[in-house]
Amino acid sequence: MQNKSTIKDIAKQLGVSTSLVSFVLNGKSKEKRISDEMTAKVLKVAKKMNYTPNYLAKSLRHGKSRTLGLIVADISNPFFANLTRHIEIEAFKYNYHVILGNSDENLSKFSNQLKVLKNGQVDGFIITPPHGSEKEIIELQEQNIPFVIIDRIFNIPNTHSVMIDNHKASYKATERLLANNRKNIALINIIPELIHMKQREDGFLDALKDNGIPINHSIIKHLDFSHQKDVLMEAIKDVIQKQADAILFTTNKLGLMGVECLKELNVDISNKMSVISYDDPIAFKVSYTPISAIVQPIEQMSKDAVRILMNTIENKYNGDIIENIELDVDFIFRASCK
Amino acid sequence: MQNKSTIKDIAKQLGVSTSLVSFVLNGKSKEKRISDEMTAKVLKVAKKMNYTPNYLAKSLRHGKSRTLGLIVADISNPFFANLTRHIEIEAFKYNYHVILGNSDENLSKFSNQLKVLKNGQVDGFIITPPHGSEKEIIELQEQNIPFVIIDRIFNIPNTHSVMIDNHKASYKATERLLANNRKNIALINIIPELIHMKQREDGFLDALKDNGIPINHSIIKHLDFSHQKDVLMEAIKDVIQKQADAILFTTNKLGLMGVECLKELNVDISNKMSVISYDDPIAFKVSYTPISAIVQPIEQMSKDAVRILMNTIENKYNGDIIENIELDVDFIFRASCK
DNA sequence: AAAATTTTTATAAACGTTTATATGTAACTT
DNA sequence: AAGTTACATATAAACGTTTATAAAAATTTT
Repeated sequence: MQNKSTIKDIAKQLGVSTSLVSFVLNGKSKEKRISDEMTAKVLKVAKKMNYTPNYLAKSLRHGKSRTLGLIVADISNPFFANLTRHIEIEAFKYNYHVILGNSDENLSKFSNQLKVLKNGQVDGFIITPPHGSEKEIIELQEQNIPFVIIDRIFNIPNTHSVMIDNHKASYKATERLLANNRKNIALINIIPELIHMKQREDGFLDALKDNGIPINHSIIKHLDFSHQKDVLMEAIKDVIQKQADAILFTTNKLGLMGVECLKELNVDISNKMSVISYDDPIAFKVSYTPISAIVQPIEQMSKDAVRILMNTIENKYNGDIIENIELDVDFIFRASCK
Repeated sequence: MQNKSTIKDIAKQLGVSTSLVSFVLNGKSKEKRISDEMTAKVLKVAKKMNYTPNYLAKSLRHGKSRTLGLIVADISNPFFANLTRHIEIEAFKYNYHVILGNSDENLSKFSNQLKVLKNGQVDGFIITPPHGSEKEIIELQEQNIPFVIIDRIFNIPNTHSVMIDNHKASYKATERLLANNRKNIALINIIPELIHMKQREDGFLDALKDNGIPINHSIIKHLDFSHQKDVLMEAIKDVIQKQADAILFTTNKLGLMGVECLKELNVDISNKMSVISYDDPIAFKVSYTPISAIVQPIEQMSKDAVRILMNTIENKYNGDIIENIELDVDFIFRASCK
């Protein structure tokens, strides 16, 4: 009962050519001087047959799919879930669809996702490239495929990007902890090979330096991506043992698990330990001690990323404008930073 | 610098026909008895030209896009974010991509998303249809478009579905609260027009009935979708005032906001008020009192949904098998149910 | 009434594939 | 040497559109 009617069916039904039907259906009746009667007839039959165009055929013909590929690290991470949400909303405004891929911060997955989406399926990409994906990015450039990097930075010239000012965010967060009279602040980070994670660390370090605080390297931790709780637990126990009186977590995942650990260890967050973390998952608000948050302007990031991508796809930059957007974060200081 | 090479380019380069190239590239050399030399030559040139097939063209030709449409209520809801994640993983195993849409529980958005994806872009759908979308679903059936309903139930015959046993889940959760000696349990629900929400309510009511507890309708609340905090706050204040000693929240959003409210009201969750909620967002674990959770088997749901959709797309059911999967939930009883 | 112009519609090629069918050799039978 | 078979490759149509170009019909001009 596939009543997939095509332009051909309509044409046959009316005994006219497919081009006529196509013109009418694309609102080119005037331009192509199709008679009003004919126009009306075509529209009527199209409606009766419940015609809807086949987008694959359109895309093939036009070389445009009106679909963008969004490759994030992990959509189940609330930060990326929100990002995806807003990107979808923005894309919709441009009449674009979003096709989704998860990289899991894994180079080969990322590369594969790119590869299969590159060919026709997608007009461009918004990506959070994993560590080591320089080659893939350069390939995108060479192949002239529009793309925008979001959330992170890569030292590759001529790439559009949208992210926050990570250095400043960490700097300010750290200053706040210092202002609260914390003297021995721990940093819990993932691998600083990802440049934006390095920036988050550098902002922290610079704030300490600028305030004349000696840096205690033994309470600066680098965890791998696996996010195993026992590893984090060890790190936290260690910084506690080393008299840390505050912790800055550089991702929401670290922050969430970290709070879990602190809770298990019965740490008195408000008094004995200040805590601030990147991102603001709901958990921070209802935590046993509410956790302070470094809040990324996700909506704005999404808007910028989609706008830039659309401009690139429509070739509005003529190849000589590169947009590198760096946004400021907001802070929500809760009981964890009193 | 678009080096989008096609099968034609390869053919021209070698002075052979496109069909030959196509055969080789599709691994049909043996079957089509292409000589080994020729095969080698084609592969070499293809590699040199960095050939990758255009999927649009493939799709158009095959009438299959190897893409599925996933329309959820709201991807930023952790339940749906997780669902999406796992569906993407499963789809990938079948070599399928996921194109994403959010309905916001809004009929016209949902309808629009369906409409634009229907035509070629997608081989089938996994959907969480909003209230009132019966017409759209029946249309899908009439148009013979493969789809699976996930998370919720619609009284439309011959539709595949994957969901949890909501009645049983609520029933058991309620029994647990009763076992904890709670006598006056409140239910905070959204509109019971969504059948699965009705089931969550009925399970609760039946558990009370079966245990000889009179039903106190004044502490059964129905909130609209807007999820405004002040509305929920009022409801919670009211049930507290009416001496409720436990609350069952029927969605994670209600539960999350509810916990926020309870915290603001300084309610002693462990002792004076038991709390259990559907779903298990991370916040429940780190909440000031950890909240008990009714945990949906998201991974299994995703697996089943994708499997059923694939079977339907590949016409394995011959139209005479309908799968209605109803899974059991898990419970995680935390301090909120002592 | 023929020519020119305008209006309306049709033809055909193209987008990049796949695939049924056809064709042209070479090798083997008889 | 003619017929058959096997092998290797080519032709052409198709998927559903769009669009440049051609053509036919109607109208106006000369």
